[in-house]
Amino acid sequence: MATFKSLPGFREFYPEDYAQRKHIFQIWRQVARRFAFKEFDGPVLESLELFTAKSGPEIESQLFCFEDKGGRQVSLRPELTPSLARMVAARANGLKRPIKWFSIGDNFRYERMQKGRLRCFTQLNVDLLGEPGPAAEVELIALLVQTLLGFGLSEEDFFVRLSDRNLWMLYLETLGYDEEAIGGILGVVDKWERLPEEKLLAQLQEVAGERAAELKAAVDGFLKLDSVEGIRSCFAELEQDAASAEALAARLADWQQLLEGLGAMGLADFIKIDLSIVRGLAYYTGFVFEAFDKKGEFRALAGGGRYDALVEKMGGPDMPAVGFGMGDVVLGELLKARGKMPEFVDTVDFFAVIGGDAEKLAVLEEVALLRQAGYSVEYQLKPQAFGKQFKAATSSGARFALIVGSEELEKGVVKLRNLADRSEQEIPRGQLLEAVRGLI
RNA sequence: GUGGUAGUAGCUCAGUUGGUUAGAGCACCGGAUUGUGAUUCCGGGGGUCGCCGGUUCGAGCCCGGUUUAUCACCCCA
Repeated sequence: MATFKSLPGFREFYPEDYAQRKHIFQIWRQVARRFAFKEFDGPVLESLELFTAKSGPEIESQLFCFEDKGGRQVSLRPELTPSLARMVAARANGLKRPIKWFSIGDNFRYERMQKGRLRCFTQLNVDLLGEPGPAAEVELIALLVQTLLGFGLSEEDFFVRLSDRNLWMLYLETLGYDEEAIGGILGVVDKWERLPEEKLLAQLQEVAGERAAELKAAVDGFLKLDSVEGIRSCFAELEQDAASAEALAARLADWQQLLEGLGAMGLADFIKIDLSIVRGLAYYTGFVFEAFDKKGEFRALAGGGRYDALVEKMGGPDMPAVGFGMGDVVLGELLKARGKMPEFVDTVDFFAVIGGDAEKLAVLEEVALLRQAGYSVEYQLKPQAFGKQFKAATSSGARFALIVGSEELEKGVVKLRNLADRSEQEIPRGQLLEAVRGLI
């Protein structure tokens, strides 16, 4: 039957689906604007190097990339951040700081589909650039939480896991690992709960050699920490030189400031310190965070963190930055599962009920006037019995029916019926617009 | 890229040990109905039973392959 199908992982939006899509976008925009972020967008198609430069050549297998007719290697964007970094870098000197931008756009990843993951999805991206301190994280995490609250979700439904790559660096440095080893260890930490113990040990052995077992115990202990005090006392048991003790004190002050800020906004209960979040291969440099549904049925709702080095890496000036992304797919699934996706009914203001061919022209005249004045008006395109037309009027959700049959035509009036309370009044033709103005 | 599960109408599904022309509900369209919305009644359109092959007198049903969807692994920016 259907010879042509949509491509795997690409959705079609029938009107009822599109209404839900619009709802999501609307809340996203609303909340972003409440936090005074400005909307922008980048190109959907970029040069392939933009993405391989940021994430390495391996990601090419996950990209929708091809050679264009001019022989350029190009790719549909898998994420917005590189474009953003370039745009900011290009005008860095002229932009007011902090730079607070958000974007809603389609992204493309050539991956095998599964629950919550498609090949084309829409993501809200929110980024705050130019602020090195945790005040930036406070704004972004607050915005993330308020967005989910804006959909009617509550503390029962979701929470935010908060972690810190800096803290990991400090910890592992104090244990005596160098930068390269730390990268490897964080890669393993990312899989900590998914891999069986033997495999964890085997992978740790690759970076830590014979210290693997000791390292594993240390990481296990570190992962259990869930308070600033706990972190402080964990470090207190280690031997630290003066420089790293100072760095730790500064970092704990950042934590304090971040948590106090969120607390002051009444959001403390949404935040859970969870150092298992390190966010894989990412370019993140400091605090990282992810939002999850509380029942653990879905993959992450949103994720983000600080990426202080990226803008410079993309050819810009030194530019601290924090950002997060929230996809429409998992969010939509969660909203439906929790009964927070409203049923949308497109309604019209008026439905014209037309007696016959003679009346039709008179009706079209009134319909045109109403539409020009901004009202939405529908009518049956083909002649039909009155009963049918009233049924159609009801199911259209119209508030009023405009009735013109032979009687009305003869008297030069339009009968206006309130479909809710079934009251009717006759309006002289030509006065309809004035009569209607007070009603809707 | 690897594996599990599934595929019958627009949707949800039934379909007996393999047996004549594949059904129901919902939805849609038309009529009863050119002067009033509910309910109802009557009728209609719709299907390559995912596709290809095999077994059989005979396949929606059994077997093989393939494809699509879905879930999980890998990955997750």
